[in-house]
Amino acid sequence: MSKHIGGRGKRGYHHGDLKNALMDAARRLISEKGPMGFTIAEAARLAGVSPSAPYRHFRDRDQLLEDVALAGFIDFAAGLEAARRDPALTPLQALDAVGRTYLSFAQARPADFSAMFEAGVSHGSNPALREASDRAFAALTLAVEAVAAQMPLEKRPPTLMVARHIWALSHGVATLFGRADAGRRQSPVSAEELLEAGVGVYLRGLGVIPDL
Amino acid sequence: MSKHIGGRGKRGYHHGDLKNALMDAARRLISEKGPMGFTIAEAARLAGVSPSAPYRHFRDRDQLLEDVALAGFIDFAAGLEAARRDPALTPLQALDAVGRTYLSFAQARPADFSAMFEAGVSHGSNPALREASDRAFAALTLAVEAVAAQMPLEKRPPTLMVARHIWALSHGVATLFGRADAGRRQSPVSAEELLEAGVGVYLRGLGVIPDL
DNA sequence: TGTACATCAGTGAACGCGCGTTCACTGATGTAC
DNA sequence: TGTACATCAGTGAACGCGCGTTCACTGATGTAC
Repeated sequence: MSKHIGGRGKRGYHHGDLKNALMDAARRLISEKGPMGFTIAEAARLAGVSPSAPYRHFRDRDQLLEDVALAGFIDFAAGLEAARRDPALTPLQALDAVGRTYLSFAQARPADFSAMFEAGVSHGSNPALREASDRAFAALTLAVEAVAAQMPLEKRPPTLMVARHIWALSHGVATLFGRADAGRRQSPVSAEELLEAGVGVYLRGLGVIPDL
Repeated sequence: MSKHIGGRGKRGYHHGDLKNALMDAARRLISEKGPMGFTIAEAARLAGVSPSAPYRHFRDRDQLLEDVALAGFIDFAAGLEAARRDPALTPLQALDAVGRTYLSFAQARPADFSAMFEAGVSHGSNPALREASDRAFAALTLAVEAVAAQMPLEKRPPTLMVARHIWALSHGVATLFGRADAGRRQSPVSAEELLEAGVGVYLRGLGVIPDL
């Protein structure tokens, strides 16, 4: 594990990409000590920079955290959207892919996930944050819509409700079973299998998948 | 809002119930500022006591947090268990009651919930914590088992998997839609209705509830 | 009922520490001519 | 290509602050006789 983050070997007076280096440092600290366990001073130290340098790029500590959450939501939304619109997949497969993307994001980027959902960042006051978060939910909703569109009109379930259910299930699986780092409750089946099975049962309940 | 917590008007040199007063103060601070946002010093101030007094009752700051999580899990488990075993309810109704208890706990005691699930308290290292958490999950599993027991043997689903699904769904609904305090995404239907509908669809998918 | 004493649960002063943030500064980089 | 200058992105010293924790202490309470 290298001491500094974002250093491309030598560097002079100017860092070159300090903003990203600080966000990476924050991610590292957050995933090690929790959302509230990072400090600007320590992030600066990790980036190999003086404690006042971060203030060129972030108003204050809270803004750094908010920016991590925002960057997280943007990538999250992009990932879900890409999974949803993959032309090689049937609507049902796409919905599963969206679920797997949800889980792999939580696993691969625990700090972002934590900043997004657990740090108490009020995404009400930050329009960019809300917009990115809305895009993520919209991707999931569209995936649900595509599945519902295959059903006869009179049997179609309310899309928004179904999207909320699948989102909640994905989120629950991700937070309870999907993160290796903490002393999480582990399960013999992987989070991915668990979620896929759950969504399968749920969709059968809607009549999307025929009964056995 | 009173300044002091746990004061029954006058008090002399001895507080009388400082341990609980400190835990209540911690709860208040946690629900206001997040799991990492409380300090022992401020909790002591809230309880109207000197900053060194807490050390008569807690080894350190982390132990106070852990004790809040533990007390939370104990009450949580007791609540779920009570809902499950209510003799007035059918197995299906009992399962719904368990879900509602899950949500109402998250809503009524956000600080405990946060300490239990979001504070990074490793319930692996604390046997009491793990045991209480296991009891909570066991209550949910038993509720599922009672429902499954009504089905013909060959159609019964794997209980543990079903319990995990319902737990994840409940947890997801609770964290995403169930807490009013933060700038949460709100929904036209209540969290309770959302969860009940979700569990209903899911159980129909299992064949527990007949199709429409 | 009274007295002596042990124990319990507080006090308050003190400490060292790391944090967030500010400020005047300076080295590096980019641009106009 | 060279020079002057503006701007950018760092430095480093300094500040005030509140925290966690310790320590010797003391007031209140409980118990034995």
